[in-house]
Amino acid sequence: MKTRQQAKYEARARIIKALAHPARLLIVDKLIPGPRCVCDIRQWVGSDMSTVSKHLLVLKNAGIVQCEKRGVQVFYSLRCPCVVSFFECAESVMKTTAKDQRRLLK
Amino acid sequence: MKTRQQAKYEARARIIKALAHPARLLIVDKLIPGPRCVCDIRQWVGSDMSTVSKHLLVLKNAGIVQCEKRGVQVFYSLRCPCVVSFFECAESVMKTTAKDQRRLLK
DNA sequence: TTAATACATGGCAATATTGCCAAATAACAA
DNA sequence: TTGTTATTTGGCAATATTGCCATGTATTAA
Repeated sequence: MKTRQQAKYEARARIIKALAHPARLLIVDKLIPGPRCVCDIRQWVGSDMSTVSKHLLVLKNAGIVQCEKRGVQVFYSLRCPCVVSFFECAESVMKTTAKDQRRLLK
Repeated sequence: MKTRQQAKYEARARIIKALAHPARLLIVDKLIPGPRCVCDIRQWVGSDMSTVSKHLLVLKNAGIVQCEKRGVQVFYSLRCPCVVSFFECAESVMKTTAKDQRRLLK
């Protein structure tokens, strides 16, 4: 049996795990200005179409992006603008690490 | 050869990946009020001591926590308070998903 | 209808993560 | 010294993730 607490952290982890890949971070970052078709996204990532498609599925299953079919194309867009905060925090962690390393060298 | 862009997203992904586990999210969340020893953290997580220790190493390598030895014990603490924003965004994504699902039922 | 384009999916091998046990280490007490 | 407690590390099997190839599907054009 699972506690309420465990379920809470597992739900959060599912979402964060969906973001825990360089290609998916790139996709999310570049989707901030607005919706884009898979063919554009494929160019950004530079991998096989099937690989990109699976990354997009991971993001969609986590609720981070949504998609809409327009003719032959499928357009993906962000569902929560707050993902930007992930980037900001990651940068903050990296800066702190860099600062501490400089201090160690002195 | 790796582009600047790729390196940027890989660095971010390393940090986010370190958070992408329910046990590590629990640890981070509970460390917000202040430093705690590994024996306390072990109680929270409820796993084997060695498992907890490895989770802490993952967080430390990512620069998310730091540790300090006090006698026999080791105290871990958060290095960047901004990790709270991860939780807030994850909640936001979950709320949006729940809202959309309710709309689909109508 | 056939062909072409844009995506998605199934399968699979390579790789990474996870969590336990057992053993090692460090600090302090007796 | 020996013992005890707190934590880390090595090893390893189970599991999950990743990315390519081949194939399937949907839409539109000819």
